Amino acid sequence: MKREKIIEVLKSNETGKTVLVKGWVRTKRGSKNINFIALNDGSTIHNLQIVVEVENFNDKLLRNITTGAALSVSGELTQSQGSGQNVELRAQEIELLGGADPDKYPIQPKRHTLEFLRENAHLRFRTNTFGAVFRIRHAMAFAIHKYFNEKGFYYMHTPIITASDAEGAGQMFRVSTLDPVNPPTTEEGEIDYTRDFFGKPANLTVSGQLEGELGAMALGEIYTFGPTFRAENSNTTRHLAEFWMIEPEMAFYDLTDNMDLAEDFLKSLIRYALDNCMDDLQFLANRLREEEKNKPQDQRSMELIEKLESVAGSDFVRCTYTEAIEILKRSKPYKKKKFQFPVDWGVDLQSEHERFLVEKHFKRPVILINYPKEIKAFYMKQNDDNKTVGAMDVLFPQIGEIIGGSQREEDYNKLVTRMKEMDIPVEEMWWYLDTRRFGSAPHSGFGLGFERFILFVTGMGNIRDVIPFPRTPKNAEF
RNA sequence: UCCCUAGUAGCUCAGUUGGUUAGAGCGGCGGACUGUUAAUCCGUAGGUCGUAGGUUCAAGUCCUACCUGGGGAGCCA
Repeated sequence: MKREKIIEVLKSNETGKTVLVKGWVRTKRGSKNINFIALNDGSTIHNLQIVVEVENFNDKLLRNITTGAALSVSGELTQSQGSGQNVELRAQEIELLGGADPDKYPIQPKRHTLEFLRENAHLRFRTNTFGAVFRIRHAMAFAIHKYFNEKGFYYMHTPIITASDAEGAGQMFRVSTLDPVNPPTTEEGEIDYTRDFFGKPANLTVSGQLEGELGAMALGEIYTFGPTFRAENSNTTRHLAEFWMIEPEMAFYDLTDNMDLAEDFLKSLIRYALDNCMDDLQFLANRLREEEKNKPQDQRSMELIEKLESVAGSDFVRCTYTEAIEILKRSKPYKKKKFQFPVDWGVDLQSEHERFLVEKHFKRPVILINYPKEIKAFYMKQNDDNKTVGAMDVLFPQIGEIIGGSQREEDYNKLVTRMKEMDIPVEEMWWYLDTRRFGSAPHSGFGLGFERFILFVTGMGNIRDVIPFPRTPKNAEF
């Protein structure tokens, strides 16, 4: 007999037919004559109720059916007599595939804290919450490829090991095969990287953008979707040392085209989640509601599904950096000196400012554009005012910056001048600059932090709970 | 990296101004129960109080350092 997935069995109303399912026991309960097993196989958040007539099975088997055990069960699908489900499986044969010692198995049929489950990340997939999160994570990854494929973008694999630290986007992880205790040294006593694997210092990538631009300047529209590494000592609910990033890069797009794409992209993904992950979203929404019960009214966040609907349906605010500074200066918290950090044209916005704009002032996602060039990267398009660059940051409630992007500077001379001003090694970047020497054209792109986006969609509060095995300072377990 | 906070049973927590033998709920185990929904009821086992020092007649409780978790900030996606 062919095994059926529980999601299909639950959908089916063919009572009377014999089915075979396999999965893991969530709970077992019952009385002397009858037992009920909640079986889950990961195909859906819902469990299949297995009805066991105790007299038909031997004691030892039933004793070993404990929370966490893997079972193969065949039986007749019947209308449920209980009220929690429509159909249930009357067990005819049960095979214990693998037991789970109840004294040692850490996942109990009770509520666990996320912190505890994080320490048991290898088993947390077996909980409702993490099952839902990782099914949604998959759906979003799939929807990203689907979206770009339908728009004619090409998926480009940019390198994970790079030998240029030109972007200066924070600390990098060194990749080396040199003996860490006795590395070869030069006559000056410095480490001799010419004898390292790549013949020069190499690192894990902090962004695929620069290589992505090379692809876009031939293929037209590309995107990357891969792991990214930052060796920053950041201990927050929004940072990982290893995370996934989506970076589309488009030839012939100006900043407005770039914003249009970013907004449509985010809304489409959220729409996809609402259309395809409702069971899991519903569960997470309920969970969130329970959690927020104890919080005072004004600290509660918007109901999850309502929030997703609202973002998918509303137009994002578009606002220049200069306008944002003016709004902040006119704001109540500014006048009452509630902001911890100064607000002045030229300084970078702090999260308290971004949060005010998104959550209090506009109450919608905001795209901020045209930042002062001093606080943005060298490759951004220099505007005619000579003061700002064509940058865009998409700010989401609770999450903050979810997308950072820009139109890229396509003028060779302007770009080289800016690189020199910012001490970017021009010679090493010859390959990047070649796109501006040969057939240069306006182009744009942005980066979306995948886990930050998953935080938003699932309503989870900590980025470590939306990636299977989080890497953070002092933690690379599993 | 900085600030705040926590670490007591498998889990979630209580433990009074320092004072006998460290408690509860859940989970586990044993039993009861004719269909349960985090089942219910009765019983039972389970602890180097994060680690190392120190103060004291006496430390889970006070002090110091370190480790780990959580929250916030910076940096950023």
